[in-house]
Amino acid sequence: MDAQDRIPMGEVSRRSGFAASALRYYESQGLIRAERSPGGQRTFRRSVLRRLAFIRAASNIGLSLEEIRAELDSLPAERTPTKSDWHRISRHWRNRLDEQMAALERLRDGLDSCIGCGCLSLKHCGIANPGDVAAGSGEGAAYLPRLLRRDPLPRRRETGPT
Amino acid sequence: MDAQDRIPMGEVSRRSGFAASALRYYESQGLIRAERSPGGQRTFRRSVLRRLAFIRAASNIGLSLEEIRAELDSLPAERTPTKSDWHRISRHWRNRLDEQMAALERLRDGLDSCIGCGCLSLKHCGIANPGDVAAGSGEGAAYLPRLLRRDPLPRRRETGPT
DNA sequence: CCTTGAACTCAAGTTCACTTGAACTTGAAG
DNA sequence: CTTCAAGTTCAAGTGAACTTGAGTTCAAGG
Repeated sequence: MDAQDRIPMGEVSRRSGFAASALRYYESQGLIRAERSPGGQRTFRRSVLRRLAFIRAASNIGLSLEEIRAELDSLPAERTPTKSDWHRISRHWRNRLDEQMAALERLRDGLDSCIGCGCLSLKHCGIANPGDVAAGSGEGAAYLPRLLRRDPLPRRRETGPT
Repeated sequence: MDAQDRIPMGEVSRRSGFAASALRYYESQGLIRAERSPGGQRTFRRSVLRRLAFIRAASNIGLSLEEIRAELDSLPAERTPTKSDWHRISRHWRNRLDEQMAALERLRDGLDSCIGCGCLSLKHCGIANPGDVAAGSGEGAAYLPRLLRRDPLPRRRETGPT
């Protein structure tokens, strides 16, 4: 109602943990919305904080921004999400995690079965050459989910929190 | 010994499943070596195929090329790796996988504990805000291993296999 | 009014692991 | 000798998710 509860950039950045540049980027990508002050500066509604928490969580689960955007769009309008919204989504996320864990398990089992042999033969080793997908094509299959990554989450700076 | 068992680019590409451009790239990064024919074309030793299998496997485990390079350098010279080399390395890889699985498990447990509450509060939700690292700093911690990724492994083309 | 700090825009840069394109050469077959 | 696939180099492009920099303006305090 009252224009009073609009939150300015800096505060949203501080409270959400996202750098201001990230917030601007999310806005440009349609993940969040902002109104403008007469002078052209962004003002956010309180609900953006919940939205940002959602984004953070989803991205921790491993969803791309594009997927996150789609999922946010599936939450009707600017309404506070209900329990059933949340159930639907968390089921989805849980599947994601389960798939990833299963892929890692397959990989680990393949590795274990390789440890004895010292092999790593192009044609036989299940880990150099996991046949899951496209295994029919004669030579090296070379496909695997690839849901791995190592870096400790990118550098966060600018107006962001200390 | 004899110059006979040098393998040309196209064959290595076909047999390893790596695109020629990838092989050139790996050479430029010091992951593999190649001699040159009088005319300047690359010729590889048979051992490069084993090396490439290693690279494929390691990258499936989730190591960066930089880490792979380091690990390859730890295999003495151009000698065929012994069983104990392989044991050392596979232990390392297994740890990697175990860490990743553990991180996913923590994430999933956090998600499960969240499902009931429909929360996703910035300050309390363990999944929007997993406190593992840097949890001391008042507001949003915002750190998590981030060993996830979704894309089905990049496009492979050029002289690569069909 | 002046200063300072926070915000603004827009373009360009970053990282990783390659790929693509342009322009040219090699090598084997016919 | 001609032809053509396969090879060469080097620079630039790709995509994701932001960050950085330059140059400018806003908002609040003194």
